[in-house]
Amino acid sequence: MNRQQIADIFTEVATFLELRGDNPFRVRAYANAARTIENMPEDLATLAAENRLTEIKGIGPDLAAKITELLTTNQLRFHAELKASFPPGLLDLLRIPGFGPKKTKAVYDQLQVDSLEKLAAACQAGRVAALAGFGEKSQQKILEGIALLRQFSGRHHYHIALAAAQPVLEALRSHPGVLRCSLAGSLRRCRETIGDVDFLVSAAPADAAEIIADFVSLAGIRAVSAQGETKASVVLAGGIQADLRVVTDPQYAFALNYFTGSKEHNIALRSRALKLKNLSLNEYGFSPAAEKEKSAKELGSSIPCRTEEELYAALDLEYVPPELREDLGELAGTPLPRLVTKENLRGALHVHSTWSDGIESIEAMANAALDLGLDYIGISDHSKGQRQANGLDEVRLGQQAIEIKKLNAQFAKQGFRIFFGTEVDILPDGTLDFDDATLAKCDFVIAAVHSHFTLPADVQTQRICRALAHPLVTMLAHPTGRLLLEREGYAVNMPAVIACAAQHHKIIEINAHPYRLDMDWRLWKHAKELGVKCAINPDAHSIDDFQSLAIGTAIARKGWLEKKDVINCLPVKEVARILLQS
DNA sequence: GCCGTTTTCGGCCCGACTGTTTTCAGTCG
Repeated sequence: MNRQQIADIFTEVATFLELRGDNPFRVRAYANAARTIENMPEDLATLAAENRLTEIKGIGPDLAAKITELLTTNQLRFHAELKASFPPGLLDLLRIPGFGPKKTKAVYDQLQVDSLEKLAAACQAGRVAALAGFGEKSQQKILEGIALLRQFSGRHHYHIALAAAQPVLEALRSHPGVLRCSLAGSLRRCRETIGDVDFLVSAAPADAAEIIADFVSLAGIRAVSAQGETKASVVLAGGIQADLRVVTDPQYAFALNYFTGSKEHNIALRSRALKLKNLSLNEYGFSPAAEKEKSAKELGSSIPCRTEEELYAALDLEYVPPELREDLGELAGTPLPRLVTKENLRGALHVHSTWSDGIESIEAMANAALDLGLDYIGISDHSKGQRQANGLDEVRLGQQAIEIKKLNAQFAKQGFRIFFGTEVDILPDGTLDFDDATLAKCDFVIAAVHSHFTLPADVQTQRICRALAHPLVTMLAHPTGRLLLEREGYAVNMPAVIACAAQHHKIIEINAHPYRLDMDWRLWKHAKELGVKCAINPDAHSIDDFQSLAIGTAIARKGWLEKKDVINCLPVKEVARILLQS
């Protein structure tokens, strides 16, 4: 049983305990343990064998024993008992917005409702409104929530949420009453998927109502779910939930920090404020812990901070970029990385052309890259196995080499270079779609899985690792296949692939293409720790695809990556040296 | 269920909004 499976079981235990009305701190202990296990780079089985599980923060004797039970028997009796005590469809009810464990328990106990279908039916029959604590309005909201759930999966890709948020942010910014405004929440933290979009605005209290009224009536707003004096929630077109908070300008830095999260980062920060300075921290400011009733909201912050930088400084901390705010070591006191930016990128090393399935010529792609300020691209069209993508055989690859040579002579005066590469198929047994003599003619070789996605994870891992061990392979493309929300990826043991890349000094690609964003940022943090270099690549099939490099750097920052960790942040001469020697 | 430079028990982050209520519980972030 791997770490993800163990984490999933602990998460379910936390949910069941919550449904049962158990001690909330016990619930949190399981939820925190799940998160910790999910994110730790060390091998659980090794730690268990050495009796060192309790050295992990948040794992005590009880949870250590439960981890050991899971590792040795592949199941957890406690979990099985809990699970057996609830019907299988009950957890679905928790996905309804505004519908939590207490309400779930109420409809289950009093109406025997244990699925979304039964809940919808009960609402339509008016039986939910009749329950104590429920009413007509909540019944209606439940029905709307179920409808929304059915229509949208609940989370959205980073680039889609960003596209939906930007016009709203512009509208807020142009409002005369708005002093400062920003994105917040998971979108500001650059997570690959976004639950809802958060906006924060500072304004004079007298202007708040008008700003909120204008926000909820913006074009493209599909529904208003809540509207108060300082806060409103709406559903944007496309079904994305969005929240706006309005605060005064002195509160802005505190509110921005608070609403950016993550929840775990906030808890850690508040604990630190209490422990270190005896100060209570909320979205309005710091206040002495003893004077809780006279909060920062009424008195103002006991330490005024105009910016988040000042807020962190007040807690003797270096500024933590939003991308790192996950309570994964960013408050440990060690110097934080200087995160990679889009401006750091010097080239792109995964570019297709009309030679295979791209829609532009090599020359057009090179010109587009040059216009963006890049110094080089690497052409990597598909190999012969990709027939549907018009993959190149050995003969056409040779012809392409001649064209690239000609183009390089032409581009040399602009200081631009085209590297000649291939995106060679990894065959089912882990061998490659070209022989060594052919591969040796390329400047660089990207290996990629494009078939047999359904192999068992250990077989898939062996297949990829065999390809990575090939001396002529430079880089692994889209390491987990396709995507998070579509679930079109392939099962693979990524820690093992990362370890393999570290052993053979191979590069792993962060595929920046919005629809092919590949890898969990936690794994990038792990890769960085092992010294594995990455390439932020657009997997460009058209000129527009270069725009997606910004998304790639967002994911890289999320994984704590710096310039030195990203191969295509290097100047062309150094990249040439690295590619040509391998 | 975990944790400890107030350490083996008694804490565990904090506030807004909603819908149901005559003062609050539930949910969310």
